Amino acid sequence: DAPGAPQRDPPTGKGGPPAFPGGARRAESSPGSRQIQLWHFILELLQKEEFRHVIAWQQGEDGEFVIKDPDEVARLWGRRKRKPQMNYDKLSRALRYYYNKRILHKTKGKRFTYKFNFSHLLFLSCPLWDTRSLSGAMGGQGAPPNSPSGPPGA
DNA sequence: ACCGGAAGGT
DNA sequence: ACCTTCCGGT
Repeated sequence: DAPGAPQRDPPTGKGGPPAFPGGARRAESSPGSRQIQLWHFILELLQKEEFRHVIAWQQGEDGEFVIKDPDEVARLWGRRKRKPQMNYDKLSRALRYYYNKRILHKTKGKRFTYKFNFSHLLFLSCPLWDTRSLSGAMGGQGAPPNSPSGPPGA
C-alpha cells in the first residue's frame, strides 16, 4: 500500500458533532474514523522498508529518526491530508507543536533529526503501564500501540 | 535550518 | 483539538 494515498471520505452524518459535555474525547466525526495525526503518519512511514530512503530510524538512538528527503515526506503528508501546498516548512511547524505535548523533541545539532518520546506516548495510551519492563525492546523497529485513547485527566 | 507567535480552517 | 498558513526572528 501507499501511505501517501489519501484516505476515503467518511460519510458525514447530519448535524455535525456538538461539543462533548464532559470535555472528554469526542469522536471527530464517527468513532472509527478520526483524522490521521502527523506522528501516526511518521511512524507509518518509518515502519516500511520502502521509505527508508525518505525517512528512517537513527541507528543507536532510541526513537530518534532522520528525515532524509524533507520535500518527499511533505509531499506524502500533503497527499494524505489532501493539502497539495504542504511543504517541509509547514510540516516542521506541526512537528514543533509536538514539543510542548512531549510527543517529540528536536535533536539539536543534527539536521532533520527528531526523537519520539515513546515513554510519554505509552503513558498517554495506558497510564498504568510500566515502561521499565520494555526498556530495551524499542531499538530499531519499535511498534507502539495503536490506541491513543487518552484520559484527559484535567 | 530551526524557532514559536498569530490567525485561520476542519 | 490538530494542524495549515504565514512570517519575523535567531
